[in-house]
Amino acid sequence: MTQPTSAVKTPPRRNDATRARNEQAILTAAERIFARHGYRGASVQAIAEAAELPKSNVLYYMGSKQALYVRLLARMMKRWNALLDDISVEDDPAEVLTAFIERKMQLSRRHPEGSRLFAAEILGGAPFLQEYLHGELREWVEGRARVFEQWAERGLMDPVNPVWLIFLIWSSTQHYADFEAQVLGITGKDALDDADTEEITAFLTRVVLKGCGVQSRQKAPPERKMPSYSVRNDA
Amino acid sequence: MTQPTSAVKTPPRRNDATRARNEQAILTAAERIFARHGYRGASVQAIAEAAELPKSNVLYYMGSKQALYVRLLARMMKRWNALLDDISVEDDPAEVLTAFIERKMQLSRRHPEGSRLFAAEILGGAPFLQEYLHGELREWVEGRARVFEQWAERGLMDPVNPVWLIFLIWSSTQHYADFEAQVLGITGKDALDDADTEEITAFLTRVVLKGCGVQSRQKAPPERKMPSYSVRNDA
DNA sequence: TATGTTCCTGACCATTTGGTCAACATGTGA
DNA sequence: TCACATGTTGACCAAATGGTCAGGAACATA
Repeated sequence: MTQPTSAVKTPPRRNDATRARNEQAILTAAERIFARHGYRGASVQAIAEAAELPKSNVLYYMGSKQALYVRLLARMMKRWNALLDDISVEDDPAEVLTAFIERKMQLSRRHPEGSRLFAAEILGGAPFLQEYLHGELREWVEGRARVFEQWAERGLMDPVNPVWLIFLIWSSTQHYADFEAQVLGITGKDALDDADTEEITAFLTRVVLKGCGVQSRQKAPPERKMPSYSVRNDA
Repeated sequence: MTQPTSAVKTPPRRNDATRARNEQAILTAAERIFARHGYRGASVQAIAEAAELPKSNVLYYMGSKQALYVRLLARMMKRWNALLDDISVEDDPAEVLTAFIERKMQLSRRHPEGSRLFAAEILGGAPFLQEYLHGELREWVEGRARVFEQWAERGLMDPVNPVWLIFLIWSSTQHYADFEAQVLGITGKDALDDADTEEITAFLTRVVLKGCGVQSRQKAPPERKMPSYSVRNDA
C-alpha cells in the first residue's frame, strides 16, 4: 500500500517500509501486553496476536522475548531522559518546578503504556533497571537536589528534603497512567481528556508550589489558561 | 472460614494449628510472588517453593491459583477499608488530613507486598477489582469529597478538586511501597527505616496542608504522638 | 483396636511456554 | 534471466503451566 513516488528515485534500500511497519506494530503491541501483565506474565503469543502477526515473525524481528522487553524499556528510558534537562541555581524555582510537573504529566499522558511498563518493571524489583536507577538517574536526582537546597538557602523555597519533593512529583503524576483503572472507576469517566489533564496539572502545580513555599522571581506567571476548580462558593 | 460450630454434634476441631501455620506460609509467600510478577506471571510452583511446601499442598489449601489470588486481594481490601473511616464537616480539616496521610503511609509501610499486589492488579486493568472500584470505593471518595467541598465553602481550606487531592495523597504515599526499588536505588539505602518514614510523612503532611491552605480549628494538638517536623519555617 | 475424617504428596495430564528450523515466498541488483 | 538476501510461517521441541487424583499418613473419637 506504499505508493512509490515515481519521480524521485527510490533509495537503494531493501523492503524497508515493511520492516518498519512490522516492527512498529510489534513494539506497540508488546508495550501494551508487557505493561498489562509484566515480563513473566506476557506471552509472545499474545503479543503476536495483538500485532496481528505469526509468533515466528515476532521472534524473527525481535530475536527473543527478553530482547524485545529490553528494547521497550530502553525506548521508555529515552523518553524519560528527554525531560531530564539541566537546571541551575540561577533559574526561577517556580518556573522550573512548573515545567517539571507539566512535562512529567505529559509523559504519563502521551505514553501511558510505556509508563505502566516502567511501573511494572519497578514493581517487580527493577531486575533490568538496577544499573540505571543506581547510576544515571541517581546522579540526576542528586544534581537537582543540590539546586533545590540552594534555592532554600536563598529563601526562594522552604527547606524541604528535595528527594522527597522529586518523588512527590513523580508519584502524583505517574499515578494517572499507572492507576488509570482506579481513576476512571472512581471518577466514572471513560477516559481523561485534555481538560482533565490540564486541571490536574494546575492542581498539582498549585499544591506543590504553595506547599513548598516556592517564590517566583517576579517574572510574570506564564499562565495562558486558568482552569480553577469551581465550587459554588460565595463570600 | 465457614465453620458451622455445631453445638449438637462434634465440633470438628482438629489439627488446627498446622492448618493455620501452612495457610499463613502460603499467603505470605503468595503475596510476595503475585506482587512481584502479577497474576499471570506468578506460578503456583514458585509460590509453593517460597512457602516450602509441595505444589499439591498449596492447591489443597487454596483450591486454585485464582482463589488464592482473590483471597489475597480481599485481605488487602480489608486492610484498606480499615482506614476508610467516616468524617463529617464538623471535624477539623487539618487533623483529618494529617491522620489520613499518616494512616495511608503506615499501610504502605506495614504491608508493602500487599500494596504492590494491589498496584499490580490496578496496573493490569483491575480485572478482579472493577466492582470494588466502581462501587464501594467510589462512594467513599464521593462522601469525602463532599466534606472537603464544604470545608472549602467555610473557608477552612482552598477550593481544590477533592478527588485530585485524594489521588495526590494515595499516590504519594503508595509510591514508597510500589516504587521501593526506585526509592532505594536513588537514595542508596538498603531500606527505609522508621525515621525516614516519619520524615516523609511529615513532609507530605506539610506540603498537602500548606498547599491546600488547610486551616486548623485550634482543637487540641495531636493526641499521642507528635511527629516533629524537621523543617522549621516562617509562620 | 476399629472407624472415619482430614492431611499430604508423587505421579500424571492437557495445554501453553519461549524458541528453533526448514521450507518457501518475495523481493533486488546484475 | 540468474543469484542471493531478506521476509514469512507452519511444524516442531523440551520445559513449564494449572490442575487432578489415587492412595497412604496422621489423627480423633468411639
